[in-house]
Amino acid sequence: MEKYKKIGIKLTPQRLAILDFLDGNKDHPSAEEIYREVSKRFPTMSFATVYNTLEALAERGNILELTIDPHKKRFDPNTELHHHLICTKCKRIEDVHTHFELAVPGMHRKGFEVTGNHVAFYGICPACSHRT
Amino acid sequence: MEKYKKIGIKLTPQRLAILDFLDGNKDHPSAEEIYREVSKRFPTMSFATVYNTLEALAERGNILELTIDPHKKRFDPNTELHHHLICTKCKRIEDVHTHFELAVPGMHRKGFEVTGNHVAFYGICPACSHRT
DNA sequence: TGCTTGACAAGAACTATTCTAATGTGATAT
DNA sequence: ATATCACATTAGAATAGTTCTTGTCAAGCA
Ligand SMILES: [Mn+2]
Ligand SMILES: [Mn+2]
Ligand SMILES: [Zn+2]
Ligand SMILES: [Zn+2]
Repeated sequence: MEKYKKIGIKLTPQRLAILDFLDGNKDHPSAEEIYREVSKRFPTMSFATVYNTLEALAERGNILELTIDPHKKRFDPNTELHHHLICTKCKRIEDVHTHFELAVPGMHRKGFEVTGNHVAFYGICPACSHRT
Repeated sequence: MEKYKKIGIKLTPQRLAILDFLDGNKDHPSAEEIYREVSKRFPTMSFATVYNTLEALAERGNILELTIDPHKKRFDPNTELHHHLICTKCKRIEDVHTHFELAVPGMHRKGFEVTGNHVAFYGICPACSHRT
């Protein structure tokens, strides 16, 4: 696809498949989920390729690495500033596209140069609250 | 110490050492840091004991497990509602004791029952910004 | 054509964490 | 005091997620 050109990495079939899987994906998939899906089309796909590609994309700001699921990294192709709501049972992650006015008061800033913030909301999703 | 009685777990020398190390600790230590420090006094200390104790404490709400450092869990003996500022270079974590009024707008709530939230501020600490 | 660069696959290595099995210990019951 | 029981502790194995290493290959270029 032409729309991936500007990323600045060499586009290979494997990478296009990864990019297509990520494009518009709102599930915040893990490396394993990406691997599972993409290796359907490319059965020789290696895990290393998934990680290498994700790292290259993250470095260039095309995806975000989320540190919100305690068991693994999850990746977000939506790099707009937004926040997340995570189900503490099944780890499903939903977007929260709301802007909050957040600033660290000087007394707590400890001389840090603050570059960003992220709000993690925790809760129980409907599916998890139904099955007791 | 008597002040640990109400936690409701059997107090052993190893556990007391862990509790003493955590008590008032503002460094958000990892399991490894706790192990390193406590095993100075108890050289036969096992990693399993550290994890078992941390799990027991977390279950009872006496410490928090922080999912904010991408490489490992960090533990916080301060269970008051507060937020954190993390240096993206050295992973130093500082407390931000400020109350923010945060709510997930209904349109993004997706039927979740929201139980809590946590703000992660990212930045560069003075030490890291000095050494280029 | 031969060189250079980067991507790929496979698997080893590594790190953090959890699990297992054997042993120890302290409290309680006899 | 002794037996019993419920947990704690230990060492190490096992697991999961991620990163590293090595050999191979293909595309772009001199
Ligand atoms: Mn998102
Ligand atoms: Mn804290
Ligand atoms: Zn759920
Ligand atoms: Zn720092």
